[in-house]
Amino acid sequence: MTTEVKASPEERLLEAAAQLSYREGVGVGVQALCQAAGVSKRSLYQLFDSKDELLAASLERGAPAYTAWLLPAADDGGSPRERILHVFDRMETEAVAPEFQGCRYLTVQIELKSPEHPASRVARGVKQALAEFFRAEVERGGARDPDLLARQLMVVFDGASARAGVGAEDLTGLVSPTVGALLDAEGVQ
Amino acid sequence: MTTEVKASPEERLLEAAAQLSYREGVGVGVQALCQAAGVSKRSLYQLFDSKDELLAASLERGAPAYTAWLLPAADDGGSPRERILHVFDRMETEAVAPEFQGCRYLTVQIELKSPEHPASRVARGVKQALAEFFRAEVERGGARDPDLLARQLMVVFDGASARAGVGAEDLTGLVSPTVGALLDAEGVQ
DNA sequence: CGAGTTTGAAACCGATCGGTGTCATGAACG
DNA sequence: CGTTCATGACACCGATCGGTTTCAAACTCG
Repeated sequence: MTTEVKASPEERLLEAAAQLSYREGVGVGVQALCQAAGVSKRSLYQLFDSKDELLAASLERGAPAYTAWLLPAADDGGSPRERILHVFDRMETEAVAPEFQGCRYLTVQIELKSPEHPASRVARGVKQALAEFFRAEVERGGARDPDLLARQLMVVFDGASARAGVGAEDLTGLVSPTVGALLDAEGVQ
Repeated sequence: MTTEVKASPEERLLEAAAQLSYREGVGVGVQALCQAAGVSKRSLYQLFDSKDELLAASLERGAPAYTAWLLPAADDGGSPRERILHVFDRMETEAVAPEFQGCRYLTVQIELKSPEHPASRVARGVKQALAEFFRAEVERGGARDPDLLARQLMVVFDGASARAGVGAEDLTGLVSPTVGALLDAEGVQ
């Protein structure tokens, strides 16, 4: 009935790479990836140039869905404040899951160290898109210093998700007042 | 002249572990650690039970110096606001170094995933100490909700240092206004 | 049916992993 | 001087690393 078994080797590899590299870190072995995907190494290296490229491709594949889920609809008619808070609500929602380990696009960059790694480039792009969303919204909301406020929101986003990810923080009652205070300070409605 | 050569194998190992695990990640090999320390693997496993324990010990060894450097003197006579901003000034200072990769006590927890890892435990303790400093200072400063404000400051600390660490953010002009806005919102002088 | 392509299973490559064994050098100390 | 102990050098262990190769089963399509 479902398409579980029918997924192509490429899709299964991308999915396995996304899950395992998040759960266990980017150091997962290709053998573990292949086993989880039910695909041979032979096929992996036929579809991707290297493990690094597979990792990058798995991040890239998930990015549109993640962004669409995180951001409000482009035309939802909400105020900038509502639209910004929507993003943080989503982050708070995913952070309550026991398997949450923080924003994968941040952790990947931290684990890989090198900004040149293909997966680091993808992750950076996803973060930049979020920063640009914040920047556009706060400008629309009349922030006195839109650049500053957008950067502040990114700091809160990454800081809160990282601390929740390592189990240092329960986000309950934390994110919304923090974002609210920063929006208030910048005069955003 | 200097005591460089005279450092004990244990000290050299702790130092090498601190530097290499930060620069390259916790996945560094014991061979690389031994080579950097000028110590044989034989001696490593005589002094430490495992690579994990060496890693934890290296974090623990550096913690007092880091905390002393990060926090203001207990009796510096500054206001809570000044003492809190001192911490963020220090973080901003270390973040300008080109080799900065973010707060090592956060990155270690992210890389290790498991909270049970001995090095994760040490890192968590360092973070808790900082959180308690914030909590005491904001309470002294008359914050309306000291717990909330202390958690907010931790989020800003970790978020700002993580983003600077992955090269996503130049902290210039960002941290001080952010902390200031949060202190203002909570009525801290 | 037969030819060609895709795929997985698995052996294999050299390198490295964390960790242990042996042995010789070398300083410390009686 | 002789003994002891710390240490480094180095081979070695089984396992795994990323990546390649071989081979046969299974599939597609004429």
